[in-house]
Amino acid sequence: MNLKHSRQRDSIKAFLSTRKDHPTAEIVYTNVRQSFPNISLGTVYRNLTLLADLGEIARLRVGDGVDRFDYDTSPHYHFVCSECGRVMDLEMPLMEHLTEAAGKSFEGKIEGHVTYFYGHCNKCIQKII
Amino acid sequence: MNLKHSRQRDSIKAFLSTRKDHPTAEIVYTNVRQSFPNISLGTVYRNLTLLADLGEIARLRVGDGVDRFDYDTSPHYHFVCSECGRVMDLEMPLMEHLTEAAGKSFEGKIEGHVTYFYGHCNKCIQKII
DNA sequence: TTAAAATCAGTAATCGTTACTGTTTTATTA
DNA sequence: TAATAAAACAGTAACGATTACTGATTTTAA
Repeated sequence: MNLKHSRQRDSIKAFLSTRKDHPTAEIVYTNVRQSFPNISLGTVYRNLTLLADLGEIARLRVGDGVDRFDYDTSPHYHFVCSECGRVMDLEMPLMEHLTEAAGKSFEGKIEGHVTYFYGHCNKCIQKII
Repeated sequence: MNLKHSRQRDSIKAFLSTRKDHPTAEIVYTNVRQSFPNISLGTVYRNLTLLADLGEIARLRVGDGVDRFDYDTSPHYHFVCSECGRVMDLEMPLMEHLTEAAGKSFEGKIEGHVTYFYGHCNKCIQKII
């Protein structure tokens, strides 16, 4: 299966590159439709999955039942607002030692960890006040 | 809305208390059916959600699209086998400092974190060899 | 024992995602 | 440039986990 070029895939990737808010497939879909009015949701899903498998984008799961996608594939942590569901990047160093620490007391091979933080984002705190 | 006693709910909780492997709703369903052959899957879901909301059990999400449930509500970490999907408890101390570290560089309030580890469990390693 | 409310079983609906199908694009080779 | 094979497409159907609905049954308290 050789990869062929596709304008739809380009457009999906181009859109993702403009966003830092980790959009869902649905959001990618509604936005890419501005350039490709006939694009199908299935095409969006297929290409997001393909790009993620190729390592060109990252797939994010933060427990709300919806997959999100990130143009920034460098390892970093995320924050999820419990109020509005927004997902934001965190500027903090990677905790590689976590994986080691977990391995100490475990029979089997630990290869990595998934972590996200939750709480209330700035905007939601101000709304409540 | 006052809570009323229900034998089905008792049975669900009793089953969960016997298991350390974080069963899914489907697994709870097939097992509780041995005592309640007519119990409905909806009843299982409703009661699992209710018990989780009451804090009597914990709901677990490890990114495989299926909710799991844990009778042990004390905070602890989990391991997920990438091969067979098994979810196991990890005997390691809580990393409370993670939440602090994340808060340092973030405008908003961080209240906690979700972490799980992945890799290959003992059984799957032995199968491969 | 009765009556109101919670819970139930059974089933339909929802939602995110994946799979299918016949058509269109892309890339290659002539 | 034209012909061809394979990849990708649009549109739609199917899927799996979960939730919502409905009329019947249990529970609890009076």
